[in-house]
Amino acid sequence: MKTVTIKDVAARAGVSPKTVSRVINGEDHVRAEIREAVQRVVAELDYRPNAFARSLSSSRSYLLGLFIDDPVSGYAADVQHGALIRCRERSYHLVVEPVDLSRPGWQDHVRDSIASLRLDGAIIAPPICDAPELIDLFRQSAVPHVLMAPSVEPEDSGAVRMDDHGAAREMTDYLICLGHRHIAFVQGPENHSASIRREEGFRAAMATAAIAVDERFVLRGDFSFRSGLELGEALLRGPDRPSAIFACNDDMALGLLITAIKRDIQVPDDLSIAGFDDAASSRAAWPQITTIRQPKAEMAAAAVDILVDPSFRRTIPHPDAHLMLPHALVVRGSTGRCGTDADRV
Amino acid sequence: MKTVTIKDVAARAGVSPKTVSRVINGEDHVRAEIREAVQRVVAELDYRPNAFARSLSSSRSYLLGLFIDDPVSGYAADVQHGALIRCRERSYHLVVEPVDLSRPGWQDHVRDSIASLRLDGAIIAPPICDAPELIDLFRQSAVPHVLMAPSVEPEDSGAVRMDDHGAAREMTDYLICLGHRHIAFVQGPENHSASIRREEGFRAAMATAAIAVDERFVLRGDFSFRSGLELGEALLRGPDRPSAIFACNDDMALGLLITAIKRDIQVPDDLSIAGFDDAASSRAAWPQITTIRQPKAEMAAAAVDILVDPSFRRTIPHPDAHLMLPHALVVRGSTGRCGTDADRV
DNA sequence: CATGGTTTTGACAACGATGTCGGATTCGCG
DNA sequence: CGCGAATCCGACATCGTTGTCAAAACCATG
Repeated sequence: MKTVTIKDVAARAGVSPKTVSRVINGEDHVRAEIREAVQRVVAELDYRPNAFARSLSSSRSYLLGLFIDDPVSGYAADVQHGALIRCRERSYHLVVEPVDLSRPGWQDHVRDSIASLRLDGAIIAPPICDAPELIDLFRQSAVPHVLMAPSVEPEDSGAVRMDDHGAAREMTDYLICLGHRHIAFVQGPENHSASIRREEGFRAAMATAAIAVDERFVLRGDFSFRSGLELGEALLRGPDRPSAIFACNDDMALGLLITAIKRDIQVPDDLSIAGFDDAASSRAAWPQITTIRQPKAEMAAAAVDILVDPSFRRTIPHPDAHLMLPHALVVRGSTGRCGTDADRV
Repeated sequence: MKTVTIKDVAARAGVSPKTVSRVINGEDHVRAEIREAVQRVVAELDYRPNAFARSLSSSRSYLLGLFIDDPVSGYAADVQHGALIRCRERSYHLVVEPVDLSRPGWQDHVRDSIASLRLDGAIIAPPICDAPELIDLFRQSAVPHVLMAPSVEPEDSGAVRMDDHGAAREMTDYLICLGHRHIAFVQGPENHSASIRREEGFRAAMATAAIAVDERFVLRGDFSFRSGLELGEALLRGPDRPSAIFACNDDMALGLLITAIKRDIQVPDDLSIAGFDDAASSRAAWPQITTIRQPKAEMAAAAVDILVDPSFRRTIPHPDAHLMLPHALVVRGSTGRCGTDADRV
C-alpha cells in the first residue's frame, strides 16, 4: 500500500514537485499544457495530498471547529450537518468539540484544539456563544470565529443569527389573530439569550395588541421534553388556564401537548400550543405542532462560508460577517381559533 | 501570539528537543529528575505539540473516522457522543464522515479521508457496515476498522454489537407473557441487518410458544416516524387487528402510538406497543414506550478502545476485537396485559 | 580500576508538502 | 532584431515533530 507523494507525480510528469503543488492548488502561472499533463498523472496515480504535510508547511489546517454545549441534541445534529456539508464542499474538515462550561478545566480542551490542531476557524453554537471567557480564548489566539445566535455581536467576531424577536412576535400575533387572549409563555433556560429575545418578542406583540401578560402564565423551563411535561401540569391543573401556550422550543411544546392529552384537554379545540425550532419533535405527535422554522443548517453553513472566505480572514472586523437568516412560521394542527372564550374573563 | 515549539522548551530546560519529545510521549529512559524539569517547563510555557508535525513525522494521525449513513438521526448523535468522549480520554480526535451509498462518487470522500487524513482507524455504523464495497476500501488501505452491529463479522474487521436476536426474543416473550397472541411485527428497511435479526428473534419466540405468525401483520417500514404513522393506519384500520405491535425501532413505534391515539384506541388497554432502541422518541409520548435499551454510546466507545489499543493494531485479526454488549428490556406504559381476547380468534 | 553492559542523551535525517526567490523562457513592441 | 517585462518553472529551505543510531554517562562486577 505505498502512498503516492507529490514527488512521484512530479517524476512521472517530468516536472518539479513545486509545479505539481501549483497545479493542485489551482495557482496561476502554469502553462495549460503542463497543467493538464500533471492533472492526468494525478488522476492516474490517484494522488491525494497529505493533509498534515500541507498544513505544516502552509500554516493553514483546513480544519474548522464546532464548539457546542450539548452535542446530543437535535439542534446540534442539524447544525453539525449543515456545517459538515458545507465544509465538504469547501474541502475543509470539521472537528466537533463538546464544551461543558460547568465542568472545571473546560478551557484546556479548547486551548488544545486551538494550539494543537491550529484550527483555521471556529463556529460557536448557543448558548456558549455568550460566554465571554470562551470567546476570549479565540480572540487571544487570533482564531477567526463565528457566533451562532449570540446575545451581543462583538466587532471582531462573526455572527449568524435569525430574528428571534420578530419570529416570536409573529407567532404571538398569529395566536392573537386566532382570538387568544390568555396566552401562556414558557421560557427557556436563563443562560440562553435567544430564549430571552423570544420572550421580548412575545411581550412586544402582547403590548401592541394591548393585552396584559398574565405573569402567572409565564414559566421557566429548560428546553427539555420533561420540563414541558412538568410545566404542563402546572399550567393545566386548574380551571383557570390559558387558551394558548407558546413555548420557547418544540421539545417543551411537545411535553405540554402530551400533558394536555393526558388530561383530556382537546388540542387545538380547547387549547392551542405553539413551539419554536421546527425540530423533529414538532412532527412527532398528533396534532403536529405549529412552530417557527429556524434555519439551523443554513446558519451553520453560512458560518462556514464566513470563516473560509479569505476576505474575512484578511480583515477582521469585517462588515459582511454579521448575517441574519430568514425564518418562517409553520402552521400545523396544534393551534386553532379560540373557542368560547366568554366563560373566561 | 508566538507559538511555542518543542525547541523553546528544550532550550529553556537545557536538554535536546528529542528528550522533550520523549517526556511528552511518556517514553522510558529519561531520568526522573530531567523528566520533571521538562514537565515543569512545559507547564510554564503552556506548550502544546503541533498535531500536524507530530503526525507527519510519526505516521500516526491520532484521528479516528466515524462513517455514518444519516448523521442527523438520534442514533447517530448517541454513537457520535460515545465515540467523542472516549476519543477525548485517549487524546484522539474524531472526524465524522457522512456516507450516502446511493449517491455515486461516495467512494471518493472515503478514499480522501483515508489517504489525505491518514486515519488511524475507522468506526463504521449501521447500515453501511454491511456494504462490502465500503469495507474493502479500508481493507485495501490497511486501515483498522470496527463495524457496529454488522450482519457478518469479517476476520480482519473488528466488530461491536448487541444481541438483536436475543433482545427481540425477550421482547416477544414478554408480550406473549402478557397474554398476547395476535402480535404484529414492523420490520425495518431491508438493508438493515439488525432489523432482520430482530425479526428472526421475534419469529423464534413465536415458534417456541407455538403461535403462528400472521403474515398480514408483518409489515415493512423504513425506521421513520412517518412510516410508523402509515403502517399504523394499515394495521389498525379494520376490526381484525393485532392486540400488540412490536416495531423494530422507537420512531416507528411512536408513529404507531400516535395513530392509535388518533383512532381512539386505548394504549395499553386495547393495544400494546413495543419499540426498540430506547431513543428519545420512546419517552416523547404518553404512555411512554416499552423498548429495548441498546448500548449505543457504549458500543461506540468500545469501538474506539479497540482501534486505539496497540495490540489490535499490531495483530489483525485479533481475538478480542469482537465484542457483544448487554442490552436491557425497558418496560414502560405502552404495553399491558391482553384484554378480553375472546372476541378475536 | 578496568571491563562490559545497561541506561540515558543528542545529532541528524526524515516526514510531505509549500514559501521564497532567482533563473529560464516567452512575449510585446519599437 | 533587440531588449525590457511578463510569465513560467525549479532549487532550496522550511514547517515542528519523531525515528534511527551512535555517543556519553552510568552501573555493577571481578
